[in-house]
Amino acid sequence: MGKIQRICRKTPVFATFSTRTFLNLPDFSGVLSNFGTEGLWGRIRQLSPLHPPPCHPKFGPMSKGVTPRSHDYARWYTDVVQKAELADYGPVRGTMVIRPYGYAIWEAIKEAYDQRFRATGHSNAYFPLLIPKSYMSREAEHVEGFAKECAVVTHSRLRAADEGGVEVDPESKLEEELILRPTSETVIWAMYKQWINSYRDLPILINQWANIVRWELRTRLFLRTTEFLWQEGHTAHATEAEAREETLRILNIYREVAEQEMALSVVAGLKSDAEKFAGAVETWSIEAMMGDRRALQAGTSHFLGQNFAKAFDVTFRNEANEEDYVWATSWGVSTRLVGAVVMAHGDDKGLRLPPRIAPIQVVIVPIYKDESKVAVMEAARQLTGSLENAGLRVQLDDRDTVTPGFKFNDWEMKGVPVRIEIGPKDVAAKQVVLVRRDVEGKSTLGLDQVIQELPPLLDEIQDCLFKQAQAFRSTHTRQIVDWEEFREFMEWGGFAICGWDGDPASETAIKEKTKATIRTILEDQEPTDLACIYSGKPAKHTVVLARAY
RNA sequence: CGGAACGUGGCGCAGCCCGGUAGCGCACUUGACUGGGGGUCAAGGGGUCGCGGGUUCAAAUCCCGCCGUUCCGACCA
Repeated sequence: MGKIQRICRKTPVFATFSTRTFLNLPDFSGVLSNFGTEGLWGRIRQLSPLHPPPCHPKFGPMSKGVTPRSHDYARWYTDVVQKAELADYGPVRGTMVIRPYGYAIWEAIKEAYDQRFRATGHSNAYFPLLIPKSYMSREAEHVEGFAKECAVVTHSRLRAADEGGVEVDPESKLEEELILRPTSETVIWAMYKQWINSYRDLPILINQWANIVRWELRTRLFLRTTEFLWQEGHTAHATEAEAREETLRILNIYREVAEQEMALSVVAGLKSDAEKFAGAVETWSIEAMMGDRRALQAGTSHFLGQNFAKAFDVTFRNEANEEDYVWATSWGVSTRLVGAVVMAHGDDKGLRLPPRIAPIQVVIVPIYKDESKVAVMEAARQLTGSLENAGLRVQLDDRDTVTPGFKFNDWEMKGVPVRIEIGPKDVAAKQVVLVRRDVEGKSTLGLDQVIQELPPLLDEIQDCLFKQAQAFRSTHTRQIVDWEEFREFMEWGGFAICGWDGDPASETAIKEKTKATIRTILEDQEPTDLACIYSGKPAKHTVVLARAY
């Protein structure tokens, strides 16, 4: 019996989810049939090899200055991130400047998570960036995971150099060197030791939004940078059951926001020992499929057991007046999610943003000649105002220095879900031209209907992007029992559902031979008659295998 | 940390072999015409050719050293 069922029995809160819904397991039949629009579905069905389909020739094959996705996916990604003004490279290798538009997307994602954390009883706090080096030796396993990528602070000041400029002042060498946090477990648990004495002090449910530093060798904007922004939750509990419940509650929030706000289709499950966080007993994650069919870990939730409590000697008196170690969890999502949204939804024309996290949901492009400018701008301003009053994030593009055609491409690059064009003909006919970013084609709409029609249209776009992502993942997910077929499938890319004998040696061999890793163990799928994809021995687990970022 | 390539106006590049006035596209500025899918024409501004040394009457170009960046492999969210 899988772990979730065990927990469900002890903790009624999970009884409300079916395990299938909870884990969002691949469902090979459901996604297709409940997708309503037949014409659109026809188009999605043909997706290959990349999702979404290449742009319609009528609208131009691709965007200027952006490498087509099918040609070079990695370059396409970098081009789009920069062209859409999400981020730029910082002066130090591996660092990134998140530009206002990219940061606005992150803020929307952040807000969606923050609300849910608060709603489930968590509070935000802030712990220091600098950590004494000695803290890293307290938890051996955890150190092993991060030691290789810790930036170390050794001195406290500079001085003027003889040749001009500055140099490190050797006099200022620190007695104890400091590290820049690669994650905050150690500082936080040092504090929890001081705060926790009794079961009455528990649980502690703290989250922090912070920057962290991991000295990465190979970096990519958003996906892996030396410094990045994230959220790290750290909770302390009196019982194992409570901590386990917390781990899954958060995992569920991660899945929910990914699906509902970011329109990502994810698989949730347990990590293998090789892939789990070094200090954890269990690591759970959500895995999303990117447009090149590779997996991206989009959030992790760790059940830490009593590992950190023991390392930092955090004990408490329970209700029976016995001394016990505290049970713990930690969990995080990062700015990597912005990259996930780009890679999951983008096309050759640029970004496609789900309305709920789009900084601008509707852009209005006025079209005029000198003599019609006043009337058109007046109508455009009125429309902008009333959409703002309706609570939509709307922008009137009144730039007079670029042509309408340029604006169309510009906003498509930036992924704005809906564009409204309004010109002299439209003003005369009391209508507007409406263009969706998620599907091709233009339509017209009566000016007086816009306010009423737009909110449901945004919902529909949100839903359509999610359905496209689901269909894409479903199409590229396959149950495989034959090794050769598996090898070929991994060359092509996608999620393979396979048996695994549970042996780390098999896992390593699979990785060496195919570059695929166990993305997640499907905890509630009993591999009764499955054999291990590699060894052929009876499978202990059903796993999702894929190449990953 | 191994393998490959590249450093020339803000960005992308040519010039380098065969040394001799630093060029092209985009972007930028001004003006006119334009404006329903990345406009046209005209006139402009902007570069110690990554850094240091050497060879030479003369170096972006040849030689040596250094620095930096990007791409591909081992580590990671």
